This record gives sequence, structure tokens and C-alpha cells, in this order.
Amino acid sequence: MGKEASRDGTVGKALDVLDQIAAFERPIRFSEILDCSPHPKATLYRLIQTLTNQGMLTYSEESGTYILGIRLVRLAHSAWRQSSLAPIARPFLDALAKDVGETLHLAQMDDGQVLYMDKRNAAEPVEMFSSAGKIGPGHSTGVGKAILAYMSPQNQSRALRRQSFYQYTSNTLTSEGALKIELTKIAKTGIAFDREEHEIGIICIAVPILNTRKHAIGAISLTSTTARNSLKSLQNYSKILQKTANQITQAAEDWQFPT
Amino acid sequence: MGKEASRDGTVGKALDVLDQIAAFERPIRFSEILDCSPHPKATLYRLIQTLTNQGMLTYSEESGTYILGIRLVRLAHSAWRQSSLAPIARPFLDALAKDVGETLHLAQMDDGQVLYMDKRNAAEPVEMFSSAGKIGPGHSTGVGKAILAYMSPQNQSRALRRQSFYQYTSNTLTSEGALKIELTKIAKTGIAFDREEHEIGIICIAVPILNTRKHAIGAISLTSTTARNSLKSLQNYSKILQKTANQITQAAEDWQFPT
DNA sequence: AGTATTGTCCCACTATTTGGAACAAATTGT
DNA sequence: ACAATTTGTTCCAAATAGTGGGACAATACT
Repeated sequence: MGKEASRDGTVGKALDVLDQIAAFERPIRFSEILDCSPHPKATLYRLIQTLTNQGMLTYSEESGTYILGIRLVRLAHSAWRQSSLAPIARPFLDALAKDVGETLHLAQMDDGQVLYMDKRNAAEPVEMFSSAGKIGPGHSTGVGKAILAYMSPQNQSRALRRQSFYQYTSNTLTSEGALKIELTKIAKTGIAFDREEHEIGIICIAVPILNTRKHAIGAISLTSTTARNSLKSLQNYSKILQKTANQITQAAEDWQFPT
Repeated sequence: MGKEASRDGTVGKALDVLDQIAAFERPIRFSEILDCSPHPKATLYRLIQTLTNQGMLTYSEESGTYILGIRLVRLAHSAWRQSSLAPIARPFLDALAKDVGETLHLAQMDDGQVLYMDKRNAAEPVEMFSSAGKIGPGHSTGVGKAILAYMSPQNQSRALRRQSFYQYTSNTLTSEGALKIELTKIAKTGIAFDREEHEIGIICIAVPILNTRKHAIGAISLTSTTARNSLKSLQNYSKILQKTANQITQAAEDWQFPT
């Protein structure tokens, strides 16, 4: 039909509605959803009712609003364990955290966006879903660039097309051309830096986690502030980061599910 | 049709498939799903294809297996922030953790099962099952019993019907009758104990988080080992736990989303 | 080669979804 | 208090999308 992508059936529509509700980061009325929905009222209504009594949405009687349901949290826990690098990478991240005492991130890429899967914070304890599942831009983060640099050409250009190139700071790379040049450099050195491109005062060094075909399946990063570190001093971490990334690669390869 | 509940349409079936795949905690073949599926081959096939190109499932070409997709993790992050008590409860849990130095859990109930939403680790981490999104049984955990005890009669009996009454240890309550008696006691005192009912050597004290209508919207628990504590000594924490629960109640009431 | 198993595709049949419109309930304005 | 407007829910005939038996292809066993 008219749309660019082949949206598959009722299920696809229902899932789109979930995304839409997730985008509003607050309880939301039926009519608000309707306003940004391509569906007619009755259709959307039934869709939402279905999702609600499936536990994917929660309806609040008092306020007449919808929020995402906790069934999603349950499902996501399984997804996190199954399809993220986090469980495999955990021991290595733990060891790395102990060594360096700085904030670490483990991220993967989903449809051009960075998806944080795990985190080690120098001070705070681990709280999974507050950090895991968080998304970030691909073009202006260390992990994003590290992964993009090691994608197959087709996947890379598809991912690049998804970038907003929103200018977070004066250092943000705001064009595909500029980013591509940067990615080529990263592909040569194997190291990506965030030079306050996402947030002033925040810098980071990141390395990709590669599979045997040298394509990125994720990335790890070490974040610091300009007050405590410089790009130069972050460089000192490159060796240990790469070592950890290699360990994770190895562990991921070795991990063949038993029966 | 023949089934007891009205399962709604294609969307319901698709979501059931997700649950099914989540239940296997490993990559899974098409035929394995088929074996435990009520749907004929062709139907299931299309369902899975739809879910796959929606990013709810990931297909591995090499091994021919499916796992849950990372789109779920992204969605769940929003769900966790929107529909869990965790963001609201966080500061109070932090404070409590600082005070008591023991392992804390924040949990809610989903369809009769306990869903852990947040966790604070003791200084000496007692590694046992648990992290956000993890599920547990309702009948044999402190948080589960605390929530069950403060449910409306209808919701309670529906939740009780969902219990497996699996006997984890010799202390597990294995019948609805026994559990009901326990719940009545809990409703009187406002405090629930796990007397090694889920795991030998692990005990806990839990209190419900109530709304204004005195129904549980969640629970918090403090877990320890029989090596370090006794049920009696856990009792000392009841005051501070209840105080924290009340604070969370208050915060949840006050938190009215701004426009 | 022969047989069994697993995965993909086809297409007539049918059940579900669709969405315009009517209706009900809650909100606002005069 | 009454009408007008906005918001939410239900109905039903037409249209569409889902269904599933079975054919077929691709591997894996004997």
C-alpha cells in the first residue's frame, strides 16, 4: 500500500502503538494517542483494549490514562538475558570496573540507536532497568561510533540514515560526511572517543566488541569528566578496554547453548 | 470457542508466542516452539516471521534459532519508568539501604507472580536469584505474601489460583488453605516473613506498600541468611521497613504527572 | 539411494479486523 | 439550567487479513 515499509498486519500495528505510548514518557489519554495515530478511532480503541487486557498496557481508572504494562518488564528480563551481551560480559565488566574505578557502559545497537545493556558505576550500585534499556544517539556517543565503524557497509548506511545528527554540543558531528570520516579513523585505530560531543564536560573512550568476522556486536566505554581526565589520559585505558572487549568476544564465541 | 478465557485475536496469540519463547531460557528452533504451540505449523510460522521483522524476536541464521529481540529491552525501559514503583521508591530505598546494610528488594505483582523491580545489595553481596525484571513465586516469598495479604478478595483469589504451590523447601506452604491462614495473620500484623520457604538458609521480612484504599501496590523486603540473622532479629527491622513503605505510599500519591 | 525430519510456501475458506456513524458520558460555555 | 463541545464506547456490514491442510524444498539420519 501507500507506506514506505511493509507494516505487517494487526500485530505490527499493535506494537507501533506500544512504541507510541512509550514515546510519551508519562501517562497518556486515549485521545492523545489518537491524535498521533494513523488509525481511526474505533480501530485504535480496540487495539488498545486488546493490549490492555494482555497486560502490555495498564489503564488507570481514576485518571483515565494508559501506561506501558509490567508484562513488558517480565518479557524484557528474558530478552536481556537471552539476546544481550550483558550476561556474558558481566564477569569481565566486573573485573574491569574493579581495575579502573570509572563508569563503564556496555551497549549494543538497535536500529541505529545505542541501547545501553549494562553499566558499572564507581559509586552507585547496579540498578538494571534504570540504565539497561536506555537509548542514546549513535552519532554522538563513543559506543555508537565504535559500533558504527565496524558494521558491514549495508548495515552501516542503513544505520547512518537513522541518525538525527542533532547537535547536542558544539563538538557534535552533525553531518553524515563528517561522521563517516570519523568512522574511518576509528576503524583504523580501533578506538573511539567522545570529545564532549554529547554533553559538555563529559568525555569517553570506547572500543567495539567484534565477532570473528570483525563486525561489531556491541561496545564498551569508559566515561569520565573533563575535570578529572583529559582525552589524552583516557588513552591510557585503551589497552585494558581492548583486552576486555577481546575477552567478551571470546566468551561470546565459546558460548554455545547446551541442550 | 473451546478455551476458558477469551484470548483476543492475533495480537494475543503473538504475545503468547513471545511468552513461550521467553519460557525457554535459550535459543530455540522453530519446531521446538511448534511442539508446545496450539497453532498449526503455517500459522505459527507466519506469526513468528511477523514478530521477527518487528524486532520482537531475533533470528540467528547460523543456528536457525530464535531469541527474544532487543526491541523488548527498549520498550521495557519505558515500562519500568512508567509503571513501576521503582523510580518513585528509589530515594527511599537508597536511604534504607544505607541504614540497614542488608539486601533489599522492591517488588510488585503481575498475574500472581512476584516481579522484582529494584534491588539494593548488601555490602557483602549474598549472591542468590534476583535482579530487576526477574520473577518469583507468590506463595513462597516474603514480598509475595505481603502483597497477597493486602489484595481485594477478587484479585486475591484470582492470584491464588495462579500459584503453583511448588514445594521449594520443607517450610514452603503448599496448599491454598495453609497460605490463606498465613495471609490472614499477615493482614493483622502488616508484616510477612519468609521462613526459609523458598531457599534453605535464606530468610526475609517484608511489608506491603499500600495505596489509600489499603490495597497493596507493591512490597519491600529485607533479606538475610540464617547464618547472620534469625527471624527474631529481623523483627527489629519492621519499624524502619514500614516507615519506608509509608514514605513510598506517600510519594506515589503525591506524584501526579504534570502537563 | 531411501526415509524421516524440519522449514517454507500456496491458496481457497473463514473468522477477524475495519471504520463510518450513532450513541453515551463527561466538560465547557452562555 | 441548557446547549454545545469534547472525549470515550459500541454496532455492524463490508473488506481484509489470518487460517491451516497440504504440497514442496532442504537437510539430516539409516
